[in-house]
Amino acid sequence: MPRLVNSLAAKRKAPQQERSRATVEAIVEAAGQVLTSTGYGRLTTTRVAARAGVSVGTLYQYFGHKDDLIRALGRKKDATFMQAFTATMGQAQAGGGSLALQVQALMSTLLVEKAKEGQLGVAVLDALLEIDGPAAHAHLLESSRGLVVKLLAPHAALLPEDDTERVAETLVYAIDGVVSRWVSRGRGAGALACSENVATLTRLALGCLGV
Amino acid sequence: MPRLVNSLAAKRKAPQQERSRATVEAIVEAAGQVLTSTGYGRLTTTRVAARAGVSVGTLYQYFGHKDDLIRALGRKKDATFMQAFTATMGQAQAGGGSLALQVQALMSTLLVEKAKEGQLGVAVLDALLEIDGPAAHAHLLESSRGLVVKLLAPHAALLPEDDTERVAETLVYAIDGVVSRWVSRGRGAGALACSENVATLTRLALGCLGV
Amino acid sequence: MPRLVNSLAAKRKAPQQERSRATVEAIVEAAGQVLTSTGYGRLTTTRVAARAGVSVGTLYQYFGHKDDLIRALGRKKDATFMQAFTATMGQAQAGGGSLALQVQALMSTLLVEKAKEGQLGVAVLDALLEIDGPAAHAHLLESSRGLVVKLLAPHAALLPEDDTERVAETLVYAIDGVVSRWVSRGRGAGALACSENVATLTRLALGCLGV
Amino acid sequence: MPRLVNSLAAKRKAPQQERSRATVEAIVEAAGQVLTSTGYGRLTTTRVAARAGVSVGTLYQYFGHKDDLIRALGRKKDATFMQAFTATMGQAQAGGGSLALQVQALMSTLLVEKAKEGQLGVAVLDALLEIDGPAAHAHLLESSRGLVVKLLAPHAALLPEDDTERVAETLVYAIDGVVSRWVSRGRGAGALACSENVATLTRLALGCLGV
DNA sequence: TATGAATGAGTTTTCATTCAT
DNA sequence: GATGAATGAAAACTCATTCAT
Repeated sequence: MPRLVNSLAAKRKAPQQERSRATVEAIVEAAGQVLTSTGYGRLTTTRVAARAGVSVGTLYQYFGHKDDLIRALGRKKDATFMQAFTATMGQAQAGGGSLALQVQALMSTLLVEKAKEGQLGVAVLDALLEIDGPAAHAHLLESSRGLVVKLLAPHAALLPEDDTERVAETLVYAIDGVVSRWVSRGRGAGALACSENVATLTRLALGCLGV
Repeated sequence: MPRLVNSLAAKRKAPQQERSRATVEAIVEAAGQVLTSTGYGRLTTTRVAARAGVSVGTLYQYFGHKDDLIRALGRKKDATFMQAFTATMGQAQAGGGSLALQVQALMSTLLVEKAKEGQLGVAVLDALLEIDGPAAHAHLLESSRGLVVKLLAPHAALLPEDDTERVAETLVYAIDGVVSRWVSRGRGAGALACSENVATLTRLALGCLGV
Repeated sequence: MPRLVNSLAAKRKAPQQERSRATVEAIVEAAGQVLTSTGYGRLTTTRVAARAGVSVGTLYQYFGHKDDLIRALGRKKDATFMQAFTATMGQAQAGGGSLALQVQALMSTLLVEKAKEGQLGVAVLDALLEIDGPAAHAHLLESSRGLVVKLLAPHAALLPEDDTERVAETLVYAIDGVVSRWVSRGRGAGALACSENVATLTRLALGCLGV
Repeated sequence: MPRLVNSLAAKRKAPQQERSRATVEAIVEAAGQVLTSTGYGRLTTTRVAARAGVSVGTLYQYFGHKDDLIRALGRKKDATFMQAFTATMGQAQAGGGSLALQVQALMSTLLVEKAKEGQLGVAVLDALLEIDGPAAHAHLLESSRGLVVKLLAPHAALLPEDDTERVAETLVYAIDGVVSRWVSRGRGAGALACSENVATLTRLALGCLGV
């Protein structure tokens, strides 16, 4: 019999009972812990299963490939982050303050969220980078850039007549570069969102925008 | 900042004859090629040896561990980069132009060098990140921050009375974040050091400095 | 980094030293033993390696896939068989006896060779069937059919005006069906090539040819 | 010939209600489909259950082991086949035609039935071979040989004074060898029972009988 | 009876590293 | 110094089978 193509997509089974939903949750949680403490290179499915208190078989019932663990982690993280970020932006725009104030609010939220993510955030991103290559950033970047553009729109008059898209991209990359290193270095979680860091980031952003 | 550079990882045996030096050179070169084309996860010592045209045994005569290959690559890259960068800085400071001009010259050199490194640059950094964790950045960062501080010293009057160290750090991280993504995305090598990018980076830097 | 396609073909390494040639030999031998005694379904690479007295790693240095073991076995068997069979046919045609005598000589050789192969012969064929599907038979069949056609050519006058190709095919299948069951049932090796069996097969063949 | 039929392998629990019977039927049917399309190596109990529209648990309620699925398939197939074959033989003997005509009728039925079985027939046999070893053939062979002996009895006068048992055996094996390869090769179902094939088989059989 | 979640031993395959020649 | 054969622990992934609900 010739080898059949292993249908990758259809592999993952969606949990149908309450019990299994908890299991899946535990696995993702465990994956996060293992990823943070040992890095993707040392993350093994066996280890994750053990930490989650289930057998490897169970893990593979829900995550057909090792990579899927990471992707799940990524999806979860992105969702949480974007939700918080979008909320803040809604408030900021509704409040109608100056661009500087809006940026400051956003940077604050950014740092608070990143602080919540902790090392896990960077770890997941690094892992995704290894799995999916540069494409891994694409998704997050798109969303972020969209937000930035939306943020700047009402303030177009104040800004230099630049290519907004390009500026947004640069901004996102720069901020991300700074924040991820800060997180990597990892002092206490509280320290990250301190007012000093918010100020630094705000100034960086405004400088980058040419304001 | 703790001293993180693992000095144990040095070459197992220093090449003493001309032929040996060529061999080592070939191995490092091969490691770079394999790393770039397949990523650290797929880099095997056997493959590197094969590409270098030697046997694994020979490879292990000079590099006691797989990681040493990457570290050698990192050292080589850093040396090249810092040399070019330092040179430019010397000229810029000797020339005595405005801060803006000096920064622009440096950004130009930065991009030119990164373009030369190409994908290899990012690949090496990613690999080091996986091997040594966040500490991998430390060394390069130290050097860079030193340079920035040195650059800013003569212009202290122009600058806001900030914590220069802190600003330097932010600057380095931000620039690095932007550039590494640009490189990752990888359009043609020539495109990277285009005047538009130099301008963007220069403005980012100056904005970050509060000028 | 995106997944690279695993180059299947380039996997197997040809043994270059004397030592390794013996190793390869031992592995193939062991594969044959394991296959015969446990069947393909129970044949594991670990078991083969153990029986061969080498480590799995060594096995995989020469046989990139489990299947390759079986294919090697098949090639070896086919070569041995075809050599003996062709030789007999050469002699038979040179000797110039009647078709009946020639067929008898060939059937005798066939049974002698199959007896030498023993259970291994059937086991290999079954395994190949599972690996490659019906295509597995194709190769052997082609060769055999060629021989039959060549055998019949000089005797065309005696034969009914049939589609020789078709008859040859039927003949090969029928003989193979009978012999493989005889072998499967496996009484002592000596019994297989007994004159009675030779007679039965000869009569079958001639009957099939319409003589 | 030793008694080989493993009677332990019977169903774990006999279906007692109508609904159960339908379930069992569906499972066996599904097993056949999976076996045909993926081969025994890729047949998993889960897949069979899914295809049958029941859960694995249910499957195991009726089939205590994976193998039992295959054995059930085998029993079903044999029953169908023997029924048709016996019927034809009854008619043939009642009709009282020549041996040649009787054989022809039987060969026709044989091909028609094998065509109905299609790939499933070979697949089941292969699977049984893997499960039970050569013994798998024994049962079918016994029945077939019995039929052949019964067929020949009235015509004993016409036949050479051979060991009828032995001839019957050879005949069955030879026919089976030819037909199974034809089926394996699998051209359209209609083609198998074409008159040309019937003729070939008939001649083979008669030749084998020495008529 | 039916369900499907959970299990874990077992399989294939890889690769850093050693060492006899 | 160089070679490449050999090693074997470790990792990803599968699947027959059980059992609580």
